[in-house]
Amino acid sequence: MPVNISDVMSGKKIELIPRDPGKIGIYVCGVTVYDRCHIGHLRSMLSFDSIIRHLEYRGYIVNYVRNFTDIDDKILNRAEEIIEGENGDWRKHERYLTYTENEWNQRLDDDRKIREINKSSGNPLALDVSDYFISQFEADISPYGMRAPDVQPRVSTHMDDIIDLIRKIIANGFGYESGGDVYFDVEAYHSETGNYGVLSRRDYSQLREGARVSPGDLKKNGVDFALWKAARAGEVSWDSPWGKGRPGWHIECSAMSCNYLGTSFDIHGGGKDLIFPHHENEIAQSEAGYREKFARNWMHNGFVTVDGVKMSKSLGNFLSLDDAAQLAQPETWRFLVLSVHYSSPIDFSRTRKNAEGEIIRGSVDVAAERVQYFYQTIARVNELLENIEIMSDVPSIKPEIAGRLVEKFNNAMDDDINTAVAITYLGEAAKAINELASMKKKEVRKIGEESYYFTLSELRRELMICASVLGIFQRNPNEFLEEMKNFEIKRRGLTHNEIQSVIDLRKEAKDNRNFNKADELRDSLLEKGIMIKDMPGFTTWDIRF
RNA sequence: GGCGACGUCGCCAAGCGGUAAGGCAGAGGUCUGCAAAACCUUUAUCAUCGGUUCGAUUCCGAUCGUCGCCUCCA
Repeated sequence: MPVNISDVMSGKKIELIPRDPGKIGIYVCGVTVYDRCHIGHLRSMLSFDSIIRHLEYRGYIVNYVRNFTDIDDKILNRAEEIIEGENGDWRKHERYLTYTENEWNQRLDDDRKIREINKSSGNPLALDVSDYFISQFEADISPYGMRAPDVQPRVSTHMDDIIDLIRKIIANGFGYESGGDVYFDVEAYHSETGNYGVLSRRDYSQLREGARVSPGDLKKNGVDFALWKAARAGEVSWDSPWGKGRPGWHIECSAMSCNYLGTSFDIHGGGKDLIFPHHENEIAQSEAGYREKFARNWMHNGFVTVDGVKMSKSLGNFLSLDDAAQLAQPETWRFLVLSVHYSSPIDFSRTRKNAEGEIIRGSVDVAAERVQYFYQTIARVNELLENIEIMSDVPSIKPEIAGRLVEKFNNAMDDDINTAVAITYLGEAAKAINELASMKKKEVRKIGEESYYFTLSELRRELMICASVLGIFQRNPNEFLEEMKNFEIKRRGLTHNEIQSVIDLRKEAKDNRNFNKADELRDSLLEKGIMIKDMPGFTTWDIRF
């Protein structure tokens, strides 16, 4: 069965037909490295990770390109702010109004480190800023186990490609130089192709009316955008036919994607917020310069929302990857992302009480609990199957799922990478495993041990195949569960010793048949998210989300 | 204001023309000193109103509501 994807350009779900049979070239807009990343970036990368993993699982040779925009206005601003120093006027800027104390501490700490690096690097400060945040980015995302891009091009090392593309655009009559800047002539492009605004479903004439040309503007037209910006005094710059300067935003993605994937390639991806103007402008530039259809398919991931509202810096409701690492383990984040279709928004929430005082489980806590459930299930089946010889010529006792799991999973994933549905099939398999695992010996003998163990083994085999495509449940289950316990008690401000001492006190109470006291002690831990479990002959505990 | 998306059980979330997956929470059960885990059973006609169709949650139109983009953003 072919892989179908929702193409944003056509607005339809279509069969993915690669330009070169068996190969997929995909370009995903990466990050602009002027600051630390947030969970919106993480969601985007994890979403595309699942897309790429599935394509590779389906046998495609995937060429994955994800850029770093390391030259940009925001990076230059950051460099200027660092030069101004910790007490500069920049701190009064609107965008810093919502900064918390922690955010300020981190911000100033980063600035200090960059300043230190710059003292001995001999580089322009702006490039040290981007270098620093690229390292930070790599450190922040490494725990998530994502399929690394084949190429991670940077703007600063692709100036020749960018300048070359701008020359082509001008030569073709779609760009003009103005006072050291170069602009894209949207009017010329649209009047020839009628194509401007097609991806974002915007009406060109309205866009044109809406865009004002302010006095002193070097543009012919309000909708025109910069391909090249002349350097201001002191700024890092590159030589070009139009004088010293740097690329405008958008052109780098056109030049780098086409450089690595060809001027017409299979999939272009990124966050939904990039559709306009970034991707619209990329299309215009690329097609104006290379005179060929740019990306053949467009895929965009949805936002992360917090309590239903888009995460944004101005609202002060964004979570950095540092926050993410404090809140939940990498696999929980991955699971949360996979449990929603990539194009839908993910509402991030913590467990809280509603107006009626009822407990509403937060999405992160629910995800963590499910991850725990799956690992416990895998640990359980591993234990059951240890030293068991599996017969293969026996009937399955779970025919609706064992032997069909991979097929169902594939169908869901082939249907626009529907990880949300795919994951529910993993849930069916885990449930079937637990059902079998809960059976008494007598029941097992009744249905036949050979079928019983064969079915368990099949369920585990298929579960692990699917999980590996999704990039989850690859750890040793017992090690993972131990790590999860440590992570969660730390987050709850508890230690193993504290928990053990409550358990000891409770055992004493139980031995004295003082069950009220024993229950009180148990409930005291439960309030802190620790569940005591009485096992045959001993007592243990587990995390409760 | 323009454009776009969405509105499915208390909460989250699939569904893409044939009479509503799954998870969480709730209720009942097996188990247990009581619990917990695990498993079993159980809870919806899909914002509203029209239209197309043999048949619509799925297509079209209108209304209400929510959100996003239109300035930097994954």
